[in-house]
Amino acid sequence: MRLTSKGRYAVMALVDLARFNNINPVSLRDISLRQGISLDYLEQIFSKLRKKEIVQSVRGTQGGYILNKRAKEIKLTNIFEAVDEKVKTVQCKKDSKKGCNGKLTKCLTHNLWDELENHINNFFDEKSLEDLVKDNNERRV
Amino acid sequence: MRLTSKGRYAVMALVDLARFNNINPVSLRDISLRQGISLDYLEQIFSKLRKKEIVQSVRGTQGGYILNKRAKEIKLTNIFEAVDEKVKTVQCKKDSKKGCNGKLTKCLTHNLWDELENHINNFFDEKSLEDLVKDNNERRV
DNA sequence: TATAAACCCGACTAAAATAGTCAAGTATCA
DNA sequence: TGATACTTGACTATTTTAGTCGGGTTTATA
Ligand code: FES
Ligand code: FES
Repeated sequence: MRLTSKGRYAVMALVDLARFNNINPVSLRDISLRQGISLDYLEQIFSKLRKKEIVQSVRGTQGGYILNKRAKEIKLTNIFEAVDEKVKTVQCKKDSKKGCNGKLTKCLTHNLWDELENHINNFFDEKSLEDLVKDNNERRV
Repeated sequence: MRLTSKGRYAVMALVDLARFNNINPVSLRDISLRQGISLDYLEQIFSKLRKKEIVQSVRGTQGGYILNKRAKEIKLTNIFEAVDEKVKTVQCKKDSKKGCNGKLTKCLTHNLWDELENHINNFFDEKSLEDLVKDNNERRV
């Protein structure tokens, strides 16, 4: 059970972005240098974030990205959804009547994994980008 | 962020085993048939469970496996640990001073992932095999 | 004592997922 | 007109996962 680097980087980059979120857009190049993430990879990630309207792009020189909502309103859930970092614990299709064993009843552990999935998603629902920025500022002091 | 089938199967097989845990050992062949898990794969899994003293093996005809502790004392944590299904959210080495970016400070999100890891592990620490068997019996009624 | 049921062990492999790279653009500012 | 930065899509190497396979050894029982 591991977090992928796509999700990890997406959040990391957005925290970086949120910290500079005053007037000027922040370029991916800067984020890449500060956070040590490949520029090409960041571009993939931000393309998705833009399509889900989490960030806005500003093209041309001095361009970059800015948040499209207030940091308070961006939850981890939204970020993860945008970059397809999904929590998947059950094996079966959730809406199907069939279990992961192919039988017509759900397997012995189905319910457990479902609980787990909720447990994890609760964590993501609660944390906002603002929380993360604050946490970081406090730690820095 | 997904659960692997090794962890999923390990728990599934143990729940099956725990339900029959009276006198006779349960053969992997039976579990394989009931739960639809490859026998060869089950053998790998039970080999690990045995080494971590979660189950005991009984060799020869009529052999199989029995629990090595009371179901109440076997937590999901123990099972997952036994089959190397580990929760890994941070990228960096935890004990190292270096961050995942190679720098000497931990990255902006390190603390967040650490919290997440704890959050997930809490869930695993609380659930015992007994809970799972009970849950299943209740649902069956 | 032969046979079959079951555990035991290590090596191997196909498929999937991950973590990127690369190439060829377009928009905008100075 | 150059430089900076976003945009897009295809491609690929690596790693992880989810098994398979082939050979054992042990033990109950007929
Ligand atoms: S995980 Fe849903 S039926 Fe097994
Ligand atoms: S995850 Fe630990 S430093 Fe980034």
